[in-house]
Amino acid sequence: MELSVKHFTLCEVNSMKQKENAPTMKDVAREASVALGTVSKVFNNLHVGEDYRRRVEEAAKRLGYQVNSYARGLKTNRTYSVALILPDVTNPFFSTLAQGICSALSQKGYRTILSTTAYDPEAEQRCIQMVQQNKVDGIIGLTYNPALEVDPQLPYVSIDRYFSPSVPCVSSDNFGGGQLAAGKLLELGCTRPLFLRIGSKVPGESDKRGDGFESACRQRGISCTSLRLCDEEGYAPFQDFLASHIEEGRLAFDGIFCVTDALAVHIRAMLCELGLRVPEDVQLIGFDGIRRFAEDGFICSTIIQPIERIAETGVELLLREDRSNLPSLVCLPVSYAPGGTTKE
Amino acid sequence: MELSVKHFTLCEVNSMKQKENAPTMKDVAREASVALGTVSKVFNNLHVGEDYRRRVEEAAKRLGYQVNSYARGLKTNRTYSVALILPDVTNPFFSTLAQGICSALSQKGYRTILSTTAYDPEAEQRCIQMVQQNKVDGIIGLTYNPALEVDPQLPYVSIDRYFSPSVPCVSSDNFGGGQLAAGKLLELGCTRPLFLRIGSKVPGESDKRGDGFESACRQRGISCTSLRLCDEEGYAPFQDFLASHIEEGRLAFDGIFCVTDALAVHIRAMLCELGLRVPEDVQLIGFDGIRRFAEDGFICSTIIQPIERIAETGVELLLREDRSNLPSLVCLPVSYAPGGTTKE
DNA sequence: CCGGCGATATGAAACGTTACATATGCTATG
DNA sequence: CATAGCATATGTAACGTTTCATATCGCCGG
Repeated sequence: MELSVKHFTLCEVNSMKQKENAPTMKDVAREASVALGTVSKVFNNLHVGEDYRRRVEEAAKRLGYQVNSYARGLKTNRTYSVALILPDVTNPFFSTLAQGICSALSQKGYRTILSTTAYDPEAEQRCIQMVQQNKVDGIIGLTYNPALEVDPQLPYVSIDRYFSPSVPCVSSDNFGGGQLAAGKLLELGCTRPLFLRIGSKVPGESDKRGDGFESACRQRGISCTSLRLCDEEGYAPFQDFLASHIEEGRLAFDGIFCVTDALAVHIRAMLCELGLRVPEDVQLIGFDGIRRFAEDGFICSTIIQPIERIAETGVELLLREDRSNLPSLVCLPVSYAPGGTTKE
Repeated sequence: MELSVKHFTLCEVNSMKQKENAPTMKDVAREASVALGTVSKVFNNLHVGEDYRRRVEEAAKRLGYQVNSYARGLKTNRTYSVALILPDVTNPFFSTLAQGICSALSQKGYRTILSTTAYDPEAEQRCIQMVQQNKVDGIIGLTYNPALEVDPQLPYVSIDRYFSPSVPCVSSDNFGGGQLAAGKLLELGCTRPLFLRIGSKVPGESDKRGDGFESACRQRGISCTSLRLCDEEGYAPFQDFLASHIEEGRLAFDGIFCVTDALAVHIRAMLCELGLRVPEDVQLIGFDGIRRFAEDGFICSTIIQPIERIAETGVELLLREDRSNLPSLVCLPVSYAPGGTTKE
């Protein structure tokens, strides 16, 4: 009886796909003339006599044996897989996050089950349902549904969205980032600041960027204008707003803080069309600082979110052994990076 | 004995995380006064008397029962999960692909296990190893390692990279896209075309873009220049090349085809710095046409890859029941979209 | 009224592991 | 030398499903 599973490189043609079952521990045990339990120990790195271990390892290699995670998971109730629930990996912020989380998890020996929800609260619930059936060891979610039902025994870490003290949330310091942007702009000589926002209808952590900005302006006795739009409205209102605030070729604002870099780039283009120079006439700061953006030639002065650290922190929190004293909110520090749309 | 598992919304504080085991089919069977096998049938939509079905369903709801995918997977050898192996989800092309594949899979009831390899051939092999242990039902891979060893019984679909006739590959028509770009440029009056490429050291499908471009030029009796760089060299050589080909304020080329949109945007910026106008002095066509790019204000004339269709096709091929007559290569048609860097 | 048939429910075996209680072989001790 | 004690291997019983052979039931024809 030949149980060995041959592997082929992708380049080799293999017409003969005969259906031989994958070898099991039982097969390895027989091949190595050893008890089943011993084989198990070897693959769990438990103490086993040196000669036994060698015999088992050789037999396993000969047969091409691989542990069956499903059998193991059934028995141990640990699957070494965690669910990552995101609205949309297409968004550079989310995809950078996904990258970080996925690799942090894999480094710790965990698999990532990716689900995307398209911002749909019901899809979010369906994802939760699905991954719970799939016995994941934990969930990292960037979700919006405030009524999400989750097995309370299952570790859950929320990114960028605070739910309750018992659900750890990690985000960057959005309020602080807003303050930082205001500070920079004023420091660089701006006296008529403007905050521009576009985003989801449901309020989220990123709203605090504007709050921080306004607060910092107020604190310095400077009044600040804000225009906050929802996705549905599109960019057009910004264009109108800017156009209507030009008098004698001069914009009513000389420093603009945009809620994201993507918005900043759009605004920059609008300003350009309106005959305004950046940063001479108007200075512009965005928010995100996604590396990929910059690599793709997409640069503006910005408040950098530490996405990698958010990812790492989320994973660390999720996998922490001692789950008794988890922080309910971890706010990671942001930083300023000039990118040509400010006078440094 | 209370077996019911209560779920909580994320917003509810739940201090009492008492450790009650999740209910099993056995519990449901007992609760419904029905045999184990009957419960199984209900959850597999097999024929069961109407009253029995109702009793089981009610009992299950009462207990909050959920199928344990691991036990099921162990028994059936089908896990309804597939592995998606990508170099890096941060790249907009890959993330759009991931989005499409993930949602196509979830629509068909499959989970996506995401692994990223950072273009490392050894990491690729480790991923394969890992997902095979995890008993996925198939693999969709965008990998570079030509010596990847894979269980030949496991369905594998390669994206954008051809390995052998027995491994289905789906990609967009890169050669045709190159031809299309050449045709457009020449049609729009260009007479001195240039092809610019930067990318991985290992050759891939996307090299055919340049081949198609050159071929189409040659076919029309027009000679074409090419500069092909590797990632390691960075963008600087392009800058030097362009600068050295300006004579009396006039560039030696009047139409440039870039291997990606990202490159096109960089080149555009360089041309701008060199005092050349786009599209008046030089016309520029990129390749990819990623929607997200455009949304982020990142626009150039381009050859659009049908990423969604690539994703759908890949999933369809992977999940196809009849695996006897799989195509070895599916080339999806690309299209041209003006974006301001050409005279339409 | 009985035997047989079709339909449907039942319960045990198996899937490939882990974990635990037991067996085995040694060494050290009185 | 007998044996307690230790270390290590063994084998079996779960884990929660599916599947299949068997049991049960109701119905119809003779």
